[in-house]
Amino acid sequence: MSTTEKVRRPVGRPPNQELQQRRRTEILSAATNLFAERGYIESEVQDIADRAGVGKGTVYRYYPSKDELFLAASRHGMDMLNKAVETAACPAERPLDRIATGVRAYLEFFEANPNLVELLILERVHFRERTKSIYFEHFDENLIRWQSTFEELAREGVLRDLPVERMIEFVSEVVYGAMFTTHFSGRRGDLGIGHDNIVDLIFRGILRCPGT
Amino acid sequence: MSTTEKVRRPVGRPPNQELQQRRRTEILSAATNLFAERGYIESEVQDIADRAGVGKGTVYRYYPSKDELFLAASRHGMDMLNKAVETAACPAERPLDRIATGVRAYLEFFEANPNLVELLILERVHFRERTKSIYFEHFDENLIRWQSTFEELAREGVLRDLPVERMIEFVSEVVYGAMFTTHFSGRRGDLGIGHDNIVDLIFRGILRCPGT
Amino acid sequence: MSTTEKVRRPVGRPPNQELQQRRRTEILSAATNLFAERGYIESEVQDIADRAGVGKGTVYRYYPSKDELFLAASRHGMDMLNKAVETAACPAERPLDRIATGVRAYLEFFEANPNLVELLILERVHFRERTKSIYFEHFDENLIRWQSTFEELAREGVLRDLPVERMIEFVSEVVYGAMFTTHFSGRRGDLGIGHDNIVDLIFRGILRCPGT
Amino acid sequence: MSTTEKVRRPVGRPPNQELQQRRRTEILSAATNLFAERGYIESEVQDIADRAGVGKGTVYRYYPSKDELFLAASRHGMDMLNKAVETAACPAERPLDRIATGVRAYLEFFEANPNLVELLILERVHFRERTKSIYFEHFDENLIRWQSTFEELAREGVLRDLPVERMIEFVSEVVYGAMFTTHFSGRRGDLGIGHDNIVDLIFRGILRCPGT
DNA sequence: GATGAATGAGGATTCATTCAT
DNA sequence: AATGAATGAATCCTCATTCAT
Repeated sequence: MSTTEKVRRPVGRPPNQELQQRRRTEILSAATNLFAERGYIESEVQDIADRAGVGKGTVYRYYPSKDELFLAASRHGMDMLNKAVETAACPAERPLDRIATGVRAYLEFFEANPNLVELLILERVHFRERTKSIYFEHFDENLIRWQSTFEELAREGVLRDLPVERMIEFVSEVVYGAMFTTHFSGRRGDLGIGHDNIVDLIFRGILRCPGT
Repeated sequence: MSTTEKVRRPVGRPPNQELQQRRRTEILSAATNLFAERGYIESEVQDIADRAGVGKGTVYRYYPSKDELFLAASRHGMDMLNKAVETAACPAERPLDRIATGVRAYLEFFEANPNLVELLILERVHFRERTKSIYFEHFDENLIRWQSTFEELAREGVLRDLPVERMIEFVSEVVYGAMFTTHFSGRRGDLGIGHDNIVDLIFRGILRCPGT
Repeated sequence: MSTTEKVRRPVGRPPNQELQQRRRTEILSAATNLFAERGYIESEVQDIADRAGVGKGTVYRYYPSKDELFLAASRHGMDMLNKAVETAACPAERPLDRIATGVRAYLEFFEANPNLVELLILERVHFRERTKSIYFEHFDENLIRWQSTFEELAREGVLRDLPVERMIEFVSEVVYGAMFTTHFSGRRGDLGIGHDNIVDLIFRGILRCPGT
Repeated sequence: MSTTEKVRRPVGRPPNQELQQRRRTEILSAATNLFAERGYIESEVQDIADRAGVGKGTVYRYYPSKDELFLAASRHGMDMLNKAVETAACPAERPLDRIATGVRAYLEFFEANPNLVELLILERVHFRERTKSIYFEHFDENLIRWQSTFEELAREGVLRDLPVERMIEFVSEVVYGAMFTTHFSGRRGDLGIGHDNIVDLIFRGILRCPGT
């Protein structure tokens, strides 16, 4: 953050940045997998170290505690989710398509990364006291972007005449619920047909349109 | 050896049935609250006993282990949910109203019993190995009832021309998601206006009907 | 013990002496068997009560604690041992035969009552602090009787010219050791030939007599 | 994933072999003493750790459970017994002297290590289910050696004309019994005169030899 | 007298974390 | 920097004993 840090000439053996980064990644990945497989309590730091191929002390060198390690894994997962959704939905599409694409990307992401569903729920259980869950932290960050999309559609008259907040909330609830039920019930979702079904139901509901 | 052996000898202190039932309920209630407040790990059996106003040994007299106590609490909660939804939705209503009423009852139930949302999630985390979660056990039991309701509506042409299973699933996902997001975000849901909003969105989706 | 007790006229419902005695015996017997089968720690008072066909509280009415119950069982066993040995060895036999008969009776007794070997050892382990073990208590009581027998034989020149105490001790060691090794190794001893072998070895040792 | 995985990474604190062995010995010794003093149940692992001057966790690092710790102590004791007897009796002596020396060594060993008598009996009580007690395991291992000694003496006509098995058994019973009675009665045995008495009685019995 | 419901003290074991090497 | 040996806090459950009925 301070610019003076860049002034220091590199003296002595420079840390092997690349190795460090790789280690950090390996530990995080091992942690994610183990936490997802066994739960927080059943996952021992020793096992994570074993999986990452490092000593237990090294894990603590990179992450100060089991808690922090878990939260880092959780945060990393949510970053990946964000990227996946943004990458899919960001390109200049028509607003309505952006919503459809976003929903699909969200569901596909969790289907491809079921581990992260587990982290999500583990975080809620073991870190409830934290003011805000990492999931909802990320959610709120993205809210504004989606708000403008929804508002645009509202102005165009594409959306029904309801508060956009309520509609965004509804979409959130659907995808959140779909993610969990799909994961918990072991169903494989709509893999293949790509969740078009859910998008359709979000858009049009379950009732036949009177005019149809 | 003696012929008296076959004679049961129940001359001692007779069990007080009524007291026993009350105790059992008190322990279950104390457990539900403490588990919901603190989580499974942080809840000590001693604390549950204290809250129930009995000795620790008594808790174990009624429930053979902490695990069983938790699962009993969980089961009890789901029984209550079922009763609440059935009571609300069962009466001879028009099928469409039954769905609306059921959804509302479901959401209101969890709003009135936030503890049970916690038990739900705790069960998933700490008893994942159980073949089926208590929630989905109960869910599947009720599925048939709802299926006939949906099929009736499908025949009448009230529902869109989609597989009823998919529509039921969609409704499940919405209420499941709404229950969690409402609970986790600390929002008070639509209390007062009674979740009419969600029912409306389930029915009609977020898009303006083309013919309107 | 005091003669005044016999003066009291029996007033009110007299306790059912016979039943009481039977119960007491049944409890003691159940205790002996269970302690022998499972050891002291693993034997629960509840199980003893069950086996005796009475309530747990009744066991405590007859014996004030698990400890006392065990010691009573132990004492009872040693009484039986004494009786068995005395009955066999007491009759006016020739002194040397009395020793032989006594040794045989001792070993046969423990072969017929292996439970008591177990109690013996359990007592040592769980009641070590007691000044004297029940076994050695009984042993010392009988010592005098045997001493006179040995001394008589010593005077007659039948025994070797060694301190009689040492010889008595030797016999004790042999039978004590034989009892344990037989019991622990699961061998059935000399059943049938009646331990004549041991008596013979006690009498003559393992070496060929020089004069033979 | 990375090729470095196959490279063991033992760059950390190297284990101090010598210290480890010392600790292991210290824990075993502390355990032996405490078990002998207090019995198995009354001995708490914490106390053993305290006596050994290590943390409780360290005890568990070296021995996976209290049970295993006890059995290790027991086994160690029996190893010492074997060594003591073998060292004393092995040297090329005349066979009869070997027996005498062996008996004396056995009894002296337990007099010098009364703790091990206690372990012996504790093992029987608390680990009865084990197929074979550690004592009899060791005993059987040595049996063959003694058998040849006895058979040699039998051929030479030194022993009486009885089955050698029976005579070995008799000697075992005597020493086993002597060990226990000496220990339990608190007598100090024949310390000083070195158990010559017992050897003499084993050899010649208590009766005066007819030819003498 | 008999019973068994209620009680709570007591202990082995695990595992996150530290820090000497 | 990396390691893993050492540590001890923390917790569920059993079962002897009491005593209300």
